[in-house]
Amino acid sequence: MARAESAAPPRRGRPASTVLARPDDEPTATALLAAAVQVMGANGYHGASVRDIASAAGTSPAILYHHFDSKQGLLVTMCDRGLDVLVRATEDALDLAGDDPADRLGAIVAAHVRVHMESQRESLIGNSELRALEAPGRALIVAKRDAQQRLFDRVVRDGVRRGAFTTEHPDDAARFVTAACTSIATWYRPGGALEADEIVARYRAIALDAVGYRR
Amino acid sequence: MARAESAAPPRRGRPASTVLARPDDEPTATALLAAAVQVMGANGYHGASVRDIASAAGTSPAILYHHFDSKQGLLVTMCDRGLDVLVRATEDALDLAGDDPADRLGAIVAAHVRVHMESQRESLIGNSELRALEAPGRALIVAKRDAQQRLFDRVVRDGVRRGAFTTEHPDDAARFVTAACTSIATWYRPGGALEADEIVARYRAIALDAVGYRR
DNA sequence: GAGGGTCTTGAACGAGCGTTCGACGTGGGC
DNA sequence: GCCCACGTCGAACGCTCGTTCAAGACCCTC
Repeated sequence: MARAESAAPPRRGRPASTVLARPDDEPTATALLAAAVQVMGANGYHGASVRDIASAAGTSPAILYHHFDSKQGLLVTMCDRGLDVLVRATEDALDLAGDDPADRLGAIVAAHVRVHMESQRESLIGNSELRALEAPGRALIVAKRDAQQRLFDRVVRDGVRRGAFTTEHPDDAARFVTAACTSIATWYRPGGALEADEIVARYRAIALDAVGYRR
Repeated sequence: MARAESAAPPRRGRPASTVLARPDDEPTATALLAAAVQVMGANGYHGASVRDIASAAGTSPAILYHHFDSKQGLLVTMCDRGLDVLVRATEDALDLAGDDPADRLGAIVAAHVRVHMESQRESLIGNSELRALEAPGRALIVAKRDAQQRLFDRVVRDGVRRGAFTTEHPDDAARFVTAACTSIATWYRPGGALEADEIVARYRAIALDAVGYRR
């Protein structure tokens, strides 16, 4: 077998970046994760073949089974790590926010929106491929997603209790907001008409309106 | 081949209902559409095999190609008709609504929410299987979806222009609202804690808050 | 009763699927 | 210098995929 370049390993220099990678991952596992994000994000779990993913990672299909249990195991790893990133970002934003309810909601909305813009494909997979998850892994992922929703529920309820938000349905309003912010991943394109910061600012303002915050 | 019952044709009595069916469709085409809604709604386009769909419809796989061009053609038909139902319901609601901006937005939100609750699987497919659509049909579907979004844009802009809504970003708020209402299809279960009417009422109220309507 | 169009069928096609396996190259420990 | 463990590979496994096809069942028309 002859390749175009002689010395360099073929996978070097490939674009293999994803927020899902962790420092102690082996390079090939990282490349597979990044490739799976690309291919599954574009075609969905069932629409992405192991050969597609391996090819995008610059390796052979067989290597996937050295680093993961199966294609399903790869999906679970992706969803699990993706939700960790999201929950972590939201919790960090809440820790840094002050005591004002509007500031707190604004902070977690901004964090949620930013993750869904910056890790667009990872977010898409985490939201639309839940149905492709099989029994053991599924419960884990659903639990983490519920935890993220409960963060929002708590902040909105707290704001209502303290009189800052006037919505009559705190939990529904919280779900309303998270769903709207999550959907950004379906349409956002870097370099579009609006700067990312501007989108964050607008969604923060609309979210505050949605919970009945009076400016 | 022997079947359990002797006289009745096997497909009679099967649950084959979908809002996508039209009066002049042949019964088998209707059954295939209903089955495709069930199977694709549960597993996605790539996760639903032609054999699965045919089996759910009580027919053979080959029959699909007598009533549709291909599996892809079936998907296009489903998405096309599903969006027709949605746009039609929204336009009808607007026609029946009065002149008051809050009434108008409330009416289209209620219609949008109701369609996504009552035709849950059809809506899920229309929203999450856009990426499985291939070139010729895709543009048609995207155009219809954009038309639905523009209905909301217009109502919100109109309300802002007339001073009823105070949001500073009408188009973003409109997209915020449609995304939140669309997502109902992902979690709503008939017979859940909330009555459908109650969900509609709450989402209408939150949507009005989101565009800055002052009660 | 014969003829023809429509609807339906089981069987088969080649292609691609997820997964497994045995062999190969390589680099650090003895 | 030997060796083993590890990451990697091409090739192949059995299976399912979307699709086609020739033939049968049905029903309306003459």
